[in-house]
Amino acid sequence: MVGRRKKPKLTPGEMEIMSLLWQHGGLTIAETHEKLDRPIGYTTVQTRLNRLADKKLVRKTRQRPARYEPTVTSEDVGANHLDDLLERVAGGKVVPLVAHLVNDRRISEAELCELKQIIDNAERRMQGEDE
Amino acid sequence: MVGRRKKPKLTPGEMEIMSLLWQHGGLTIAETHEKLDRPIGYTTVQTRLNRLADKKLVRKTRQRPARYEPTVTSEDVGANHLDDLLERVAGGKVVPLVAHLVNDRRISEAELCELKQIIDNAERRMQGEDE
DNA sequence: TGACGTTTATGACGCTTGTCGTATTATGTT
DNA sequence: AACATAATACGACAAGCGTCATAAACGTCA
Repeated sequence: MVGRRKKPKLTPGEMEIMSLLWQHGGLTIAETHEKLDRPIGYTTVQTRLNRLADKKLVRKTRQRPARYEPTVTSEDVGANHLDDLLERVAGGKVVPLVAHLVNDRRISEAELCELKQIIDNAERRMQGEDE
Repeated sequence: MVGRRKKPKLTPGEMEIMSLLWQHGGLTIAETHEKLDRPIGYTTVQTRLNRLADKKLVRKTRQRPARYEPTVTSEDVGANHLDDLLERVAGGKVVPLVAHLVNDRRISEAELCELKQIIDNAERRMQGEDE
């Protein structure tokens, strides 16, 4: 059974780092340290990146400033956390979750349009299955 | 500024307990222990509930089997986590998040309908602001 | 080659969390 | 009142995590 996917759940602290790595595709310690703009020691970042590597959540390249690259996608992690959130705090109800997502922030017309399509597609898919 | 809201972020472990408390509105240690159906000691549950109380995430009633009741709503906590997820792992993009939510599971027609309305409302709200 | 800046290795410390055992206190039944 | 059961208090311990200091290794260039 090769390629089996885990269900990584990241702690808030791990999230803070992984978020940067996802945004840039991979970073050195120094780069991570400067992107993280808040008072935090250089070696603290080093330690945290290495612990992420120990957990196989990132891969450390062999070059001499070593780069740390995510080995899990933000999509996978996001999906796991979202599913968890849905079950644990939203009681499995999708609607209120989406409501919060679209109501509590500015969304462009283009995006609203995309959302409509997603829903229309879901509806159509449903019809197909029902017959 | 009374009644200021915090931004509680719960750890996975806290989530496990709070989820049950939200579902039932409040539970005793014994009740929590049995709902949590997995091998875990009674006093472990006790400790964890009390620590939640120390953090003021739940209130412990004075009765003799004490009840532990959430002091934060699942909506608040859910919103915070969702916002965090949006920024950290979805790069602030709402659409893919919603896509995962509606595509990766069965949703009733009624729900799809509600979703449409939410979007229509958002659209209308937008028009109003633009003029 | 040697000095200096960069990168990495290593170890440490305190706090939190998950786990539980043991002891104490309250409650209810005879 | 005495005993059994239920509930609570308290303390302990290991692992994980955020924090960092110190020191060693490496690379560069005068």
